Amino acid sequence: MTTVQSIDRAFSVLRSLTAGPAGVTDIAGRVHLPKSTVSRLLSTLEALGAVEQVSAGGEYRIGLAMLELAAAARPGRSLVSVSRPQLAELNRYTGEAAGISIPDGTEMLYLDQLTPDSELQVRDWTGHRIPMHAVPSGHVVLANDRELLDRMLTTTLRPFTPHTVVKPASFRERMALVRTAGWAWAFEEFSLGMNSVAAAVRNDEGRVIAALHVYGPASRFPGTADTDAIGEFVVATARKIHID
Amino acid sequence: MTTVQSIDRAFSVLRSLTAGPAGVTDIAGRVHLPKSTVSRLLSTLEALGAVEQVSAGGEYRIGLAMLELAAAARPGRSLVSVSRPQLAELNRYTGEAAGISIPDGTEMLYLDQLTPDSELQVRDWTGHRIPMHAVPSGHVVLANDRELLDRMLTTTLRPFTPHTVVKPASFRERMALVRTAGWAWAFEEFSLGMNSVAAAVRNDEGRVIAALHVYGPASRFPGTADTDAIGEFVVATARKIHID
DNA sequence: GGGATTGTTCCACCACGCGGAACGAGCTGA
DNA sequence: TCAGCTCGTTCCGCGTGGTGGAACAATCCC
Repeated sequence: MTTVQSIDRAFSVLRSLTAGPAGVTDIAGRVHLPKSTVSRLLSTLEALGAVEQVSAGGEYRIGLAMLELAAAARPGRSLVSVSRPQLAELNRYTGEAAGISIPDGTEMLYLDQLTPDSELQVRDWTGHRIPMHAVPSGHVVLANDRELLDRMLTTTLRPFTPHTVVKPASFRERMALVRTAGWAWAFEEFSLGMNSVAAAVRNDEGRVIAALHVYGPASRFPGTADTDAIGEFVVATARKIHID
Repeated sequence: MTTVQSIDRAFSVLRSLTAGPAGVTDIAGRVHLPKSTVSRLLSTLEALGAVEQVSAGGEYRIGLAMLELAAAARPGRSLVSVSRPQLAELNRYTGEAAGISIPDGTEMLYLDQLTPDSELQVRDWTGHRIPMHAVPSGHVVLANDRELLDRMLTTTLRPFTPHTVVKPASFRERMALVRTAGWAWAFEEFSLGMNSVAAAVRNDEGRVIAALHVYGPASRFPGTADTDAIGEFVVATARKIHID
């Protein structure tokens, strides 16, 4: 399995641009390549529409051609469109942001998010990956995939906050609880000041293919509300999504 | 401005996959390259997550890494998330599908679509490009960009249906009407059996950066409804979107 | 079971990408 | 205003890395 160097490098450049627009020299530094090489790669990517210059001779950013390509990704786009009514339902019921994510390796890839109008906004994680052990969306996947859980626990789990569960024994107990409940709550385990709850989305064969989640500032979510009831509601909502 | 051959080819392969999953030989035929070359390109793209094999030794499709990259595209993602409430508003008012698109060259790139639950669904154009002259979204852009309109009219406009307006003189008259009204209706001009209305989304400086549109089957949309009133509503809704 | 698919690997050739250096445009501060 | 930065792009000779025909192995289907 041999790979093509220049394509590899081109994607390094593209990935470096997800952090925000940047100039040639800046990018060259980030990806550890000579700036002449980066300039050539960027020219090529620009001709393809994969990147665009914000102003002539200026910074580069991700281009619109990527949207066209991404629209063809599965189960990405199809899940996003069919799950939107359910995200809205979660918005109405909880008053907080709701999102959908899919497992990819040992991470969750966040596909879409619906945020109700509110003064105190939470950030949009769309397009980002987060390790499964740190978020409830990941928990509902791991709880239903023994093999993946075992593989994950052979590595050292990185703590994101003091509340992240990283001890293998505790983590297994946690997953057992999630398996019976169907939903997973996490209180400031990934990010301080943020609480979240998730449930699994299954396909017709019963396999977990995605996760629905709701999250909000710890200051008001879940507040005095019944966490079990919210959990059950997310489970019921996730069950309404049918795909493939 | 010299470009890198292999990157060029890699994107040809990726674009060919937007039509749907395909095997190595199939792709090689579409992009006119030896299958050994295509196989190598695909291996590289797979290692990067840009494509994935649906089953070992089987067909390839666009991978999830593209979603990550696309999420960083601007104004793509930001427009999608801020415009969603307005798409929902158009859904409620008209009962039909609503979408948002942005100008790119002489085409409109469709970014997002919200479709109300209904038996008779219209297709989702998200991720596709359509020439400006054929769709009302494009008309509201052209009506506000004299230079682009002139450039567009130096080329021969392709008719998509018998109703597509392609004669330069008629097209200019049309644009003048759109400019004064603020909205554009098109009756089966792009696709037979489909009617559509659009209005421009402007940034703080007054430049047109996107278009909102509503469309539905000609059999029921707009039906006996007041087309002027619908047009005004789309204009008013588009005005609620603020960006950059 | 055999003929025709498929995708992957091999390998010798040489085109093509590489990257250091030179160039020119654009800022900044003296 | 001009020197002295730093920016992005272009040049060009070197040599590596990509190429693609052919051989291979696995799978499919009359």
